[in-house]
Amino acid sequence: MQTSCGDLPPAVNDFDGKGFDGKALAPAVPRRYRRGVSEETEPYVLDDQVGYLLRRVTQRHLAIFSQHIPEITAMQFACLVRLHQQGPLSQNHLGRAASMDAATVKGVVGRLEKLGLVTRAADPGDKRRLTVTLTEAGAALVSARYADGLRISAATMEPLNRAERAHLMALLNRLT
Amino acid sequence: MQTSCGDLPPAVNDFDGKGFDGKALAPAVPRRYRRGVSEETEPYVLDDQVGYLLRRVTQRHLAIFSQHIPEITAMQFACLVRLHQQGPLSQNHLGRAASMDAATVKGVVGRLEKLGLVTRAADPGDKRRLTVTLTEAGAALVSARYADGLRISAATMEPLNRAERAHLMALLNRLT
DNA sequence: TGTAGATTGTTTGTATGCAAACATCCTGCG
DNA sequence: CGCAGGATGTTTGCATACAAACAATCTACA
Repeated sequence: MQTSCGDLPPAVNDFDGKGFDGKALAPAVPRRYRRGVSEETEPYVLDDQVGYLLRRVTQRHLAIFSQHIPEITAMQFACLVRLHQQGPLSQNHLGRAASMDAATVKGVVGRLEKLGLVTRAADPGDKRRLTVTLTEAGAALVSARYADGLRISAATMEPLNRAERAHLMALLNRLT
Repeated sequence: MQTSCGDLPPAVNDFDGKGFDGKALAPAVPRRYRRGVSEETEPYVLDDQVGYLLRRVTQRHLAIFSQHIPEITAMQFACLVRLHQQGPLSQNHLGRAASMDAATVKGVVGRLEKLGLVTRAADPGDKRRLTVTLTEAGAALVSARYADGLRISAATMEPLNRAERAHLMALLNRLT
């Protein structure tokens, strides 16, 4: 069996302050060893950047989601949940409630409609609006899947204990 | 000026255990008040689910990113960083190093090539491989933007103090 | 009453993301 | 040596995301 990195180019795990092209990078020497130096710069370690970590955790989460709820996506589930708990909403309001912009929500709602889980109807009072309503099938699906939704969150945070999960949620909340 | 929610449908912020369609939802009574009850179920509150929070924090992060580095995307920057620090990589290895699958990395590298930040060349030793190499422009761009990269991470976590940031990173790391 | 400015929804264009099916190539093992 | 199984890259199809530009509509205010 071929190892997954059989013959990678001369690996440069030794972060020595220079890129492969010889250009100087930020010094890898930790701050505590550089007291008194004026032009300190942290090294840029990709794996230590929030954005990169967020992406990776999200990837894992979405994989878990589709294992538990294969019929629809996480975005679609979020829309169904909002409609189930708040009642019919205009397309735009639904989008705001589920944190997606107008262009995105149009696509999501369109697919939900195609699946027979929601309907779109013109608002009689406001000709601009499209009211999105959950169908019986849609309501049944959300109701039946709430438990799975909770299991998905639990599975995503499985490596953490109860206190750590609460802590993580609190911290993420403040970054919203 | 019209308020943003001028005439929303009869808002249901009172989470009372029933959806708008009358179907029973999970009870909203906290666990601690239900000691001894066998069939306990937590309510499903979308805003309390990791996935939803991750998505929202990511949205905010990407907005911050494009404010600081408008020329390229976060994905593209991640690729440039890997190439700068690890040297030329095959397209697949680059993808793995930056956490994206083969189909995705093809598109990202293609766009980086179109921007003149990277080149793709056939590997002489292995006819399957395409070696991706940073151009001078690419190397110059990463070098010049490392500081912005750090600022982006700092800005994203701005609401947290030093200890909280470290804690968040540690927790996210364990969910990878 | 009228209209400037906001809101709603659509469309277009660009950029991820990932599954699945392929064609091609490489390597270890019998 | 030869081949099975793994690795590499491509393509297609579907589903987010979001900026920007529009057309239609609504509303507050002059």
